[in-house]
Amino acid sequence: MSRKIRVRFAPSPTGPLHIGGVRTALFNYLFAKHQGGDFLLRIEDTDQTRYVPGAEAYIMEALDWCGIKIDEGPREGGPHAPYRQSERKALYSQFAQQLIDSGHAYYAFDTPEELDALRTNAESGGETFTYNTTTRLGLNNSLTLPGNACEALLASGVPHVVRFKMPENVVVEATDLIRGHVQFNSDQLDDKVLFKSDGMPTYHLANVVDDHLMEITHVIRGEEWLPSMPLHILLYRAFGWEVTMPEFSHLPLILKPTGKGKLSKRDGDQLGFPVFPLAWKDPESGDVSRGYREDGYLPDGFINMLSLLGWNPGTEQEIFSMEQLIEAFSLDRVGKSGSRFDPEKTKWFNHQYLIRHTDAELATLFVPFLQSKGVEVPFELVVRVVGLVKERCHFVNEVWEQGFFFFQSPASYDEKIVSKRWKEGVPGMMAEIAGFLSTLEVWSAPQIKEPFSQFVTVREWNFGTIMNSLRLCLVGGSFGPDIFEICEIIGRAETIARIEKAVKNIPVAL
RNA sequence: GGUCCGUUCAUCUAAGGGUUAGGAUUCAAGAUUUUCAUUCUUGCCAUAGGGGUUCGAAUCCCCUACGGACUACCA
Repeated sequence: MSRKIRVRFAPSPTGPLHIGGVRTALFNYLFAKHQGGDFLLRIEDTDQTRYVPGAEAYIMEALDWCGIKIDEGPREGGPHAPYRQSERKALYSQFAQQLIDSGHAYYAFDTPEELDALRTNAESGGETFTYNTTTRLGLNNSLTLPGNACEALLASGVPHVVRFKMPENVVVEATDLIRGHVQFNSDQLDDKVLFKSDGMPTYHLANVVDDHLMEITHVIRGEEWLPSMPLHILLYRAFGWEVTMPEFSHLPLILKPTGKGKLSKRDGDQLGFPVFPLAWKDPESGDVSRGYREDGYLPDGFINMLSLLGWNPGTEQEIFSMEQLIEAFSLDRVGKSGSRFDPEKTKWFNHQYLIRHTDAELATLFVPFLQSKGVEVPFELVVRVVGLVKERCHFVNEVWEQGFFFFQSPASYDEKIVSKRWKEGVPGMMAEIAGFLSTLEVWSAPQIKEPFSQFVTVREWNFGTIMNSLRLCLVGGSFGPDIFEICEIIGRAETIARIEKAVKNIPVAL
């Protein structure tokens, strides 16, 4: 009997998704789609103190931008709605009760202050306090309270939590689809809180209950969850759900490009690359963090780059569309070790995608940049310019740097190039060329180039000097595509005007 | 501190006991582009260390070192 593959991406709406989270979502998505399964989005907002307005919308918009399609979620709905844990609140207490009734959990009345005191006390003695088999009998809970004291406390509404009663000396063995066989001894685990005094479940309870209810078959999450896998397995057993328990896979972490540790929000700001898919404005501080989308990255290139962080197809192919990724993906080709994030390779990927996109697609993306510069030109012109300069760009917005001169006359001239090219006699030659250009009958790149070459050859001028000087006049420096293409596009009048302007304004280099 | 996970060029990684340890990015050099970028060619660069097992180890085992995660009424 094989169940339909169902996976979930379950972020907490405490802020923007960072690229590690996007990758987790992506791997879940690829895994599910490879097998024709479902990808669900579940919002884990059981901690109302950490709720950040806008985070949930951000998560959905980010997945949309990446091309990760959600089958069931808070926005999409589905047979297991609601998909927001805060809206499922009423569900969880009965499951906590079930565990208490079966002896797998108990009430605890210790206050946070008491526990803090125990912890700091233990620390000062060089030890660590844990709420577990050995300490719980000395603490304030339903296991130690005499007679019906517990009932009395509950009836009086004293704040309390529900804790999991971790069994003694049980070896929990499991197979992680990425890491293979792993095992833990329950003696190392503590009596985790399952249900908080505010009436909300903790992650541990909610995630197990929801994964079960939502018929999740595979849990694919970050490596930081590996230590809590035994607890989750024990919970499935306590509920009697072990038969349909999902398979677990723990993805390796994404590390900082330099130094140590996992990638965090700060790294992007300091090292000069985005760590978020979309720009994010912190509602508290107002600080804005840059995003891949706003920095001019293409979503498919971004996804391609992420897909190869920790996974490889086993072939030498490295350019993949989403469809190809779905086709090629499998968990057993996911590595075990953390991957250091390389912003340089991200740029390279973006360039690969830039040159693969059609000129019209790129032009559409570039138009907003143009408008921000106050440039309004026919779309056809934008398409043509993009086609000419995209090879030399890594990002869409670089089209401006590489081709602004198609839209406006250069405002200044590169001093280095001036001193190298604008020597004695050059302005005179340029003036002659301007005059010559005005006599041409047809104005198109090839039909300028031909007579132009003759004109220069006859005069025995140095071709390199002429071309580079002309380039300086037209673009203001030493860059850009073919000079005759530029002439054709900006037009005869503009070409001549720019030459005359340069002759008039650039002082001759000594 | 404890538990768990990990370790191949600078970076992402391939090689499921037998290869000159392969590819990609970065970097460097050359070619091409009468500029720049692209592109092409070439080059530099790795099995953390030590023990085993084996005819043979990057690959299996152990130890050490290093790195990381977790250790909340956060997820």
